[in-house]
Amino acid sequence: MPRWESGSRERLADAALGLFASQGFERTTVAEIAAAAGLTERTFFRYYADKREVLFAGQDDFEALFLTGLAGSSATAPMDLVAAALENAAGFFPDEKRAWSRARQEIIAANPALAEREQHKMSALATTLTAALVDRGVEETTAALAAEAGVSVFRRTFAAWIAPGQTGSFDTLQREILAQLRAL
Amino acid sequence: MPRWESGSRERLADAALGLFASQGFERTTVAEIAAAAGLTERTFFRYYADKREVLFAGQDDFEALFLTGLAGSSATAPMDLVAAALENAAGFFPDEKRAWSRARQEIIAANPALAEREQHKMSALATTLTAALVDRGVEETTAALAAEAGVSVFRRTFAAWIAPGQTGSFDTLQREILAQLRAL
DNA sequence: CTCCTTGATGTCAGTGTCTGACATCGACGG
DNA sequence: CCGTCGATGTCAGACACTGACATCAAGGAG
Repeated sequence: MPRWESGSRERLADAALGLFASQGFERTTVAEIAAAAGLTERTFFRYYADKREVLFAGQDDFEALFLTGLAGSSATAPMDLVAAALENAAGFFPDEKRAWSRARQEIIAANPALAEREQHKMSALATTLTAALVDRGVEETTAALAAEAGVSVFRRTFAAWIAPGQTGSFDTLQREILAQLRAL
Repeated sequence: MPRWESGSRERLADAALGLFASQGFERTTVAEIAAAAGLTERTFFRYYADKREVLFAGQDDFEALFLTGLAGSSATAPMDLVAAALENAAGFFPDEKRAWSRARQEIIAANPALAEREQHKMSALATTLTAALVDRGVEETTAALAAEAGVSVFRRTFAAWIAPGQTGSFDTLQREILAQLRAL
């Protein structure tokens, strides 16, 4: 038998989301999260660089989806490449994940420090996308604008997807919003 | 005679910039900054919400310039409105301020936490601009895209303006970069 | 089987950010 | 001359985060 239960990272993330949802981000201490996961505060910081980061695990997988989507496209027009990236990334948001995503987003929206971190992640995504586009031969300024437009579309789609009463699937919504952008 | 010297806020900001430049952001404590300004740590936090914020004072004035520029324009095309805002905001960066801006930007670039805060400010600016455009009758999605494009132009202009060896004035550079964008 | 190394965790002590509560004391109006 | 107001100080404390070192099961080398 192992000395400790496995899956510490996930237990920490689950405990954190639960506590943040029930009592708020600021009123939850890292020690509480760790205790709820059967660990100590010190161990929390071995898995997550800071208290906010626990809500953003999985972001790397998400970014990877954008990149593989882009890599798998044979298009040459910048916006077509971005569209392929978006389409692939939509797979990150199956319907079963909607409630969870909604809960998470509520927590983030309720706390400026978390909103700041989220914006930073989106900005990093745009930078990554820009680099990938440049790799595909897109001129730098064009690439930056296309990437940022793509991220805008993603953000709006996500907001629509978790809106109360919304039942449309992520990729359907995203196609609509992308079309709206392209109409400009 | 006043019980204390006036201009505490400015003294704190000056002391902070100096210390950050000489020994780095993280290795400077708030207590040091306060002491250098002849005040206590507690007073620092009465002027600035957190340690990072001391580098972003004046951001409000800057945002106000964008808004007055936009308000003073009689254009109706979204990008023309944004251009007017950009043009007015350029006044915030006279040549005398270039060295100071460069020093400040170096500090920010050297620290992830500061970069995160800066991105947040840019994002907030885009949101403000979007709202102003919507007020002027621009459709929401269009407004958001135009605002974000405007902020992109500003960012690139700023980067070019503080690049080593650069001597062009802010508004000249900005006109060039805006033209490049419009060519798309 | 025993020994040794390794990796995940715990323990502990400390630094630094940030906050609330309350004290101080010159300025300024009445 | 007095009262109150505003900027600052003092103090205690919560909490995030870090470095150094201890612990101990697992798993491999001999």
